[in-house]
Amino acid sequence: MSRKPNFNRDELINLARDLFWKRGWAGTSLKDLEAALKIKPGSFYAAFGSKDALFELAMDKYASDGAERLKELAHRYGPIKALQRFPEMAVGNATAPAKACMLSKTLLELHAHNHPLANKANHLLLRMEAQFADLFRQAQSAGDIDSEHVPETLARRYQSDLLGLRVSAERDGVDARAIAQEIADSLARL
Amino acid sequence: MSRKPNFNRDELINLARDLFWKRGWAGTSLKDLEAALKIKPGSFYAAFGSKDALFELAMDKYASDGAERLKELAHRYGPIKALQRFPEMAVGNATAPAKACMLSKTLLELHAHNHPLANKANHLLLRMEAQFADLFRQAQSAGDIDSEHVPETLARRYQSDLLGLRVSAERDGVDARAIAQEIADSLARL
DNA sequence: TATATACTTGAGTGATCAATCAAGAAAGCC
DNA sequence: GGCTTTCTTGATTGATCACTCAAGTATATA
Repeated sequence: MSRKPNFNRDELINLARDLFWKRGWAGTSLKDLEAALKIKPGSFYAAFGSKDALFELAMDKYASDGAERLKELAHRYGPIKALQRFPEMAVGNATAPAKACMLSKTLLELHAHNHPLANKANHLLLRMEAQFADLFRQAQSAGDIDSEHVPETLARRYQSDLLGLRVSAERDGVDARAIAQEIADSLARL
Repeated sequence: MSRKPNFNRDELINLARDLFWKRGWAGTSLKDLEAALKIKPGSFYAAFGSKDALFELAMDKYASDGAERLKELAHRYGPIKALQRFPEMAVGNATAPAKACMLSKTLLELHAHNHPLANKANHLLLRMEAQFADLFRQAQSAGDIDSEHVPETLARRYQSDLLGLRVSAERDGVDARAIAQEIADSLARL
């Protein structure tokens, strides 16, 4: 009995992530979503419950994709090289919906309203930072970074530089690749 | 003849800047503005024309205040020390409406919509960067920074680091002062 | 004091917001 | 084919959005 939905839920989440990432929370209306996902309001609410619920799914997808990319880099090139390549990768993808980090955009937009999605963004940024710290720790074990440095401190600074890079990449007339290169170079001097 | 308005225009612009800075463009409604500025819609539109026009005045005020603070620092401590103190100053003010930069918040929120205010933010960020470059140039003349560096390149990286710092400062559980200190320290090593 | 000239007020404009729901269509199982 | 169950549709909801405007009020000049 019953009937299958005629859409792929994961594909819709990806489409929503792209829209939310590019236009932000308030900047994306349900009309925009209906048009992009090719879905009517009734189906939308049956499938996702609310705009906020879909936004949360989209952020989760965004974060886990990023973590996966970094893990692949580390597996292929090792921890220090992964950390050096990651900034350029974040900024170099011309097909990405936006240059800036979706988590930071969400945080900046919704933090003042104490919106739950801002807390969520905060939490996901912390998880990213922990992943960076792990790689810095591994780089120390491998002898690529002086052992006197504190991995968590390096990760905090790296995260901050990365967020700045990605804001800069959103600007017109700024050579973000050059900044990414500088960040990579400074890691080599640790 | 006639009658004077019973409000101080500059004060209202400052109040609007605080609100817009904290809550962003879409996050600040006319009702919010009317409540904060204690002004009724009729007077509001007579005085400022539109929400966007007031936002532009608020951004101009934000940018010129920032430029003024940096100029004072440079006058008091000299160019290199000013650049070193500025990050801590940007992040240390506990009474500021927000930690993140209003220009970057505006850029991130409105860039995807090709909103004129995003271009304005972009333009003001460029002006800030030019001011940074001037100070780097002066620091070179004073012998505080190696002359082989290109001031515009230093300014670009400094701006990026500053933007990252101020996004980080908006996060919960991140010691932004420590990052600001690291940025200052790295300038001493140029 | 009279008049002209603003400024202030607040109800009201149409548009758009996120979200709802009743009715109709399609698919699986007997 | 008949029945049950779920999905799809789209008009509609009340709230809120930025903004307008006619009526009332205060002030400076004559």
